[in-house]
Amino acid sequence: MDERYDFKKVEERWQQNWAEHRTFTATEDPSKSKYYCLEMFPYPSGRIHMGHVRNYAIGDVVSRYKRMRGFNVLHPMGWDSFGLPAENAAIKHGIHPSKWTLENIAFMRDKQLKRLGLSYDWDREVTTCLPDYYRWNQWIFIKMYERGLAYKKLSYVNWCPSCATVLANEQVEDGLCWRCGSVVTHKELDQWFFKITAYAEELLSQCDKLTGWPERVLTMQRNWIGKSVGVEVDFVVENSKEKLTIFTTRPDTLFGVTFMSIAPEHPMLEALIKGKKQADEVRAFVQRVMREDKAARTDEKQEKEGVFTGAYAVNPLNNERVPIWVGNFVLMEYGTGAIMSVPSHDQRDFEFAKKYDLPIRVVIQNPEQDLDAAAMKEAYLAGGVMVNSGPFNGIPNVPGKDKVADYVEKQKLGKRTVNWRLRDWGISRQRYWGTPIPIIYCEKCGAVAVPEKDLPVLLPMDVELTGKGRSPLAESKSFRETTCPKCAGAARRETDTMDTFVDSSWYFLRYCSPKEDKAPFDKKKAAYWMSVDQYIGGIEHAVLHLLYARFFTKVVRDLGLFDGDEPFLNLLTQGMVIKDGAKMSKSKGNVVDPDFILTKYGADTARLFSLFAAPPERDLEWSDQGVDGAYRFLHRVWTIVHRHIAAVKGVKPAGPEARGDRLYRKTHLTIKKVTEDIEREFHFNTAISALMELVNEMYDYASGGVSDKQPAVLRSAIDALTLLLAPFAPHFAEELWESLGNKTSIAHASWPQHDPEAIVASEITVVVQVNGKVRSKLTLPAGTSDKDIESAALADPKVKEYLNGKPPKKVIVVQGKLVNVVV
RNA sequence: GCCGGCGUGGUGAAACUGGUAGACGCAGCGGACUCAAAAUCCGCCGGGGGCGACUCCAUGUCGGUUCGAUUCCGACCGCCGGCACCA
Repeated sequence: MDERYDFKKVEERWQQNWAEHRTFTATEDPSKSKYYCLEMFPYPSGRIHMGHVRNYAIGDVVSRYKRMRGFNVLHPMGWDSFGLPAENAAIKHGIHPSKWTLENIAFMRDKQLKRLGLSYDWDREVTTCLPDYYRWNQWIFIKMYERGLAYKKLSYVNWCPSCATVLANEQVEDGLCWRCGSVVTHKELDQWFFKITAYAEELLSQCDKLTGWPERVLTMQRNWIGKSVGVEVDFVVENSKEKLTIFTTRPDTLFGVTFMSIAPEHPMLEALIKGKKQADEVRAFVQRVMREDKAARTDEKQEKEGVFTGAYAVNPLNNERVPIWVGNFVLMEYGTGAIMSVPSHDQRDFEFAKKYDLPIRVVIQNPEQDLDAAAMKEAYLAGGVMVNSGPFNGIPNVPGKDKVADYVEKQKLGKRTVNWRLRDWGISRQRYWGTPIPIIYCEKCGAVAVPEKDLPVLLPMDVELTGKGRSPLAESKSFRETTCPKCAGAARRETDTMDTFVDSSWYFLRYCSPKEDKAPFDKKKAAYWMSVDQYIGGIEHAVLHLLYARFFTKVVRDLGLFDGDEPFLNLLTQGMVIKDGAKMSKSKGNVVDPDFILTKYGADTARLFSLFAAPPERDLEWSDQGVDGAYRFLHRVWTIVHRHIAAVKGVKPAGPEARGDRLYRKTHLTIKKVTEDIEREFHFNTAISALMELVNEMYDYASGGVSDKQPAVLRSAIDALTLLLAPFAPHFAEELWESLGNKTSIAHASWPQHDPEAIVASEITVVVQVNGKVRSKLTLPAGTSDKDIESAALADPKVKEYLNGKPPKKVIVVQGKLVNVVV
């Protein structure tokens, strides 16, 4: 009887076979088209979860499919292995972060990922916490430092008290730490930054070229970069030579300025209040505002508050004297930290003016109904004609913006400028488990980059991790104390480490030549493999990692190492794996452990289910019964193939002579459908359902007993089914492939092609509608002319009934498909 | 508030450029095999009405365009995500 499919034996056997034969080793070969398929590399937390399984299953189907299509496929895997959890484990369990991390990697690689049968070239494994990788972080840092793209500045930074480290703006979500959820405070620190703003314009404009990216990711990137075009205008402070510079996107409202507001941190504040009777009140206000944490400070619901400084400035357009206030809503980081306030045409200024009884003057007149400043309930934000604006009166405000800007520039009162929401990327972290920043501070020479020959600056292994006090590196005397590379005098090392997002900003380049020891990567090899043709990962990196990686790609391009602008041509953001309507998490207790599924059902079933249950970009609802269904399907395939294997072995697959056979036709329809579903949008769920239909057809076909021509048709169906299944259930397909008498791996077999003539049906079913509703169906020979279809439809008894002897009003014929009779 | 996405059976989902709504699977129901169960195989499976051939209603809601709308347009409702005191 039917032999049962023993997944455990089969999967182990093929995993071993692939390793022995180095089936997935990738080598540069200019004679072949390359395909670089990449999944976002994991943090070695200790165990993989279902999200990983899904991510890698998707990437593996793409890789295996492209390989069978004859592409030279690069499909690597590695470890984003610096980061805080390793340090926390060290504090909690007394195990060194290095040991903890490397043990996790070994376990996840050998006991988990390898069991999934993923077609990785493991020779290219990249581990970011090892010196042969992170030395190149340091090397790139130095190149950036030399070019002014890495710099140090004293600034207010986001501080997570729980992680005891600085966070980049991208790592603060709703005022909370992205990792631990603590309320982020701000702190003034001397920190290293990467000048990502130097690439703001390019990062924004090239979003348009990323046609292979989901629209929502591009929108998020555009929002994050946040370009705004406007004018800087200098207001001279009364009784002073100082100028207060403001930024505005509404130069058309310059004549409506009735006061100014500056940020509590503004550097001119002290000078403004000096000797004024308001000084103490202002200082108290500033102190109170600055004590508030980031979340409270930037909450829009926070009431707008302010205090008059006692100082005045002069509006250079109309020479009017306007009071200068300090406002809690004015941000020092954006623009110039000072704004002109036009309550008539800005809602915030309007509320502020109402609260403190400051004057309101209309300068843009509503064409619908004249505005009365005293009666206004809210600011007027729409367009209109400029009024109360001296020489600009009567000009529509939109062209007025340019006219005022021209005037400002001509009179040298200010200049056009662009402001970005994007800030430079703060990369200093006061933590141990990261790349040491390769800088030495010397009393005489200042900050000196570590010379290239001295790289890597090794992370010392003998530090104590307590989780308290200063950064562990700052406590390590042997690390801290060194000599100046310039003057050989006593010096100290920078003890901050780099944000771990630096590591993941260029790892895709490292995969091209992972053992290169003269440069971060081999230029020629990168030129062959890059860009990544398909990148796959979670949406949570839409801004963070993807923006940083784009930035780094442009930096290494400008360093002359790489000839491309963008790292990832196509991006697939897969949905989350959820269960009972919620993301799997320990706290919710709805986690399904991949190990359990692998043991109970095997890798092919786990892969098949996660690919079948939903298209990749959508969330996937985990269902235990659904997994059973995938398992059953594989057994069904096993059974039908083995029922006929004796009869078809050695039989030549059917060719064109079998056209017209119903299984032969279904086979070729399936080849077409599966191929198109993979090519178009990676809709693996419908590809798998097409395979299920083919199998159902095979059961039906074979149930009547095997006739003369059937073995060849069955053979071609079985061959196609096995090949089409190979990317989804690779171990299973290899085993069948071998049983069918093949001697080489199915991984490099050719993807089947459909015979267009085989899918042409001899008969067509034409739907007959009356007034758009289906009333009948006609079976007609293929190739029946529209005219004949029409007369057949009109002769249909159902149609006659509706026509009731009268001629039809109109008849629409859709070729070979449908007739609609309008009565 | 601005931007993006999504609303389809009991359920996960299909339906490619407007042309048979619900493919395929899960759950459920019925049958075959079995002493019995499991496994497997076969069949049914949106809702209402009718013995029946049939018929009416159904893709968040209300309109529009069209011979024909899940698909296009407009308004609204709901959910998810991003940005948000950015001057």
